[in-house]
Amino acid sequence: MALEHLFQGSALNAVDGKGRVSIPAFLRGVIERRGDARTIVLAKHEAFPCLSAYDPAYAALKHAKLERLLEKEETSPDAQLEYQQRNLMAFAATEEVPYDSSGRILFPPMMRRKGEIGELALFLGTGETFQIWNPQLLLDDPRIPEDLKDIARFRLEERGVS
Amino acid sequence: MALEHLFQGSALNAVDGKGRVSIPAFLRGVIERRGDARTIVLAKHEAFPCLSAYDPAYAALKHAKLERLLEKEETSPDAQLEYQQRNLMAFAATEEVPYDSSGRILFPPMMRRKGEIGELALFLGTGETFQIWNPQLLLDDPRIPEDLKDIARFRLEERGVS
DNA sequence: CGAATTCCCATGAAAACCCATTGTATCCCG
DNA sequence: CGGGATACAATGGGTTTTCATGGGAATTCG
Repeated sequence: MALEHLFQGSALNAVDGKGRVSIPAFLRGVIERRGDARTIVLAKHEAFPCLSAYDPAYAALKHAKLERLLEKEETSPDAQLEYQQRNLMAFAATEEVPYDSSGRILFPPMMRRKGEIGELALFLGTGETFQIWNPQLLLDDPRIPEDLKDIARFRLEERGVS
Repeated sequence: MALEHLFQGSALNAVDGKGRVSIPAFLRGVIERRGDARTIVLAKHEAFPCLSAYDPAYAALKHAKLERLLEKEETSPDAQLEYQQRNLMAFAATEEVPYDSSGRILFPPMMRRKGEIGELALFLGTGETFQIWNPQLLLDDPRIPEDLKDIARFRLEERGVS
């Protein structure tokens, strides 16, 4: 799993009244270099109160990895069950949304609720994937390093939000 | 992690009104020999009041190393969390900026603030990476060897700055 | 028909691009 | 060895393009 192009950087974008958000251009660049889709996949993050996002090419890679894992292990009932569970999470519990020519998606209501995203969406590159946060939830989470919170605060200031 | 080409040397360049700075040519040479990107990655230095900078190839290497570490360790909750935190710091808390045909970047405001860079940027090669300093902060730091400060003073004099 | 959704265009700010100038180090040829 | 010509680096300025975002028209669906 050595991906050539990695998601990096941060941005704070507005969610408008219609539920539209611009995917930052630097993230779109990575998506389009990894494959030719203009689409992102959204999922609830396993550990943090935010969303995890990636491109369809990465979803395929993840699936292949799961498959290999299953074939390698002897097919004990436990391994079978775990595979089924993870596969469900990886595919049923995600939503794929295309972005338009101006780089915006229409935020799916279910995901928006799961990520508790309000009028501001904080995008954070994390290498293979990226995350979408309600900035306030990030500031409130004790597990997030202070230096990263500084960045979130800076992005908020930039927009004139206290 | 034995990189063939290393960053070395020093230079003092101006940041203009638009926030542009020339990356010294001798550093660009190393970047382009390591990979074919014309891009640098900026991060806050962990210990000093300056910025740490490197090329995307080095960032990818660092990432691969993290990944391998995770797969080796048993996936205890603690290890998982630390992995998440380090990934966030390595990718969300950094910015990737391309330099143009004349070798200049547009200094991202957030990083400029984090590094407290004013109108002068002091570049210092440090092998695998290089650093960008506000020269005054380097002179004021008691942890910096006097010989290195002499170099900074020389670069300042060269420009006619007291 | 009404509500929501998709499409299309408008705009202001910021970023990328292009061209010009200057200084300095290098080279080459007399 | 000198001196002019050359190449490249750093920097300044103006112009074009892209980005994020808002609003409205057209279209679909119940």
